[in-house]
Amino acid sequence: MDKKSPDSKERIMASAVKLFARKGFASVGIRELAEDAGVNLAMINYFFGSKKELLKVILHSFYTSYLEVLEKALTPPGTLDEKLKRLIGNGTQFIEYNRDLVLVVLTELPHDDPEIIEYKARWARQAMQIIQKEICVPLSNRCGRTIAPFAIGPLIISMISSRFLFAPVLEQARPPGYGEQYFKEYPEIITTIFLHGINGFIGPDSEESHE
Amino acid sequence: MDKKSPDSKERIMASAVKLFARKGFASVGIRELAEDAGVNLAMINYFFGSKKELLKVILHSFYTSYLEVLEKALTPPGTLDEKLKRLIGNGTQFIEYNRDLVLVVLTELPHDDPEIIEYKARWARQAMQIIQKEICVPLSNRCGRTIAPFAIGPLIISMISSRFLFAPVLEQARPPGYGEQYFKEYPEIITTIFLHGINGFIGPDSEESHE
DNA sequence: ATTGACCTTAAACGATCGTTTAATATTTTG
DNA sequence: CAAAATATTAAACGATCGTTTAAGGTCAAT
Repeated sequence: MDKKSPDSKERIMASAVKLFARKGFASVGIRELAEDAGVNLAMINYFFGSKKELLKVILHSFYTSYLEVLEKALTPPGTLDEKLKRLIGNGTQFIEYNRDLVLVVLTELPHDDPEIIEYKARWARQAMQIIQKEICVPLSNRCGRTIAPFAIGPLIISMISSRFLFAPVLEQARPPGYGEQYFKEYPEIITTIFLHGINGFIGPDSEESHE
Repeated sequence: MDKKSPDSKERIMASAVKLFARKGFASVGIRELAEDAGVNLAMINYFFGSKKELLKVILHSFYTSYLEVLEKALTPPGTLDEKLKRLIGNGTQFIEYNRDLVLVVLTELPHDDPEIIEYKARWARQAMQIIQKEICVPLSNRCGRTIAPFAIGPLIISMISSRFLFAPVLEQARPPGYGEQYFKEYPEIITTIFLHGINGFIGPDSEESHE
């Protein structure tokens, strides 16, 4: 109905994600951000209230999307292996598509703002809940060993996002063109490693699930 | 009062690592840093020239140490499994001991300063060289499949440092006391997963005997 | 044409940023 | 001891930071 803002708000979001990923939240000034988005610098506080609130909106858009990926990969029926395969596959795809967004969320993690930390902790609790139910419990039932979601969760997201975490340096480090093909098969590599690795706990092959 | 303090430089370093890890390089002002270290703010530029040079010194101390860990774990004789086990074990230990240092190096990665990027790329090339020779080549000889060091390298360091990357959030997210014991067995978990996972490429087993 | 609810702009605010300077204190050296 | 070298201090520099303000602009519905 109302057509309202001529996408200024979205351009600010897009520029913020791009610049925060490249330079870090604290290093990007509001003037640089406004210029990149092609808006007046006052528009940022007009739409988002403050620079910090803008970051929270960005975090929110990532967390809701990533929780969705988690649920869609893990809650449908299937064996544990199938679920994990879906998780790594969909997760890799999601992270590849939202590369800058992931960089912002990961690298801006340790900031000490209690508001931001609590915001992220709330998301982590939800994610851990799903992982606990869909991965840790089935794993425990089969190999008799309990592994906390606080171990599996960070491990998975670290594995599938590692190539982007180091991308700015690696692209500079490797000879031009070299390593491109390996980059493409990276999802398959970590899928193989993680599934075979998990089966190291399970022991023999996994059976069907009754979920 | 009249006590001289020749360790001012080291106190600045220690405070910088601590604060950069918690708040990020750009978020820590030199006044806050000087106060934490108990020195005059001019001392920072006096000893290090600039704030950026201070960061480079910190990066340097990490990189040289980490390269040492890589070499000591991979170059002594042994099977691939033994080398990988040493790498993950020693790497985890090193990262645990230099927790803040790791956080600075990892989270300050994507910054766009070409000087910093080139500095990190130079280190990455050395690390990739060792990994290529000691891991990728033996792996290729056995399973007939080539995996680039640019895939294995980031994967390993991501795995062993993942629990520290998310630590500030996870500690806030989980119930008090819960998950402590799992945190302790984390190195063993990722060792199991990675070794079994790698063997997924090798196939049935590794034919090379002990030593 | 006027209202009212959005959107946009230029200008300015005080605070903080990294850095430099000039003077003083302390230790080391000859 | 005097001189040279090194450490430390307080003060100020210009630049940039995030935010606010007040005025004007756009446009659909009255």
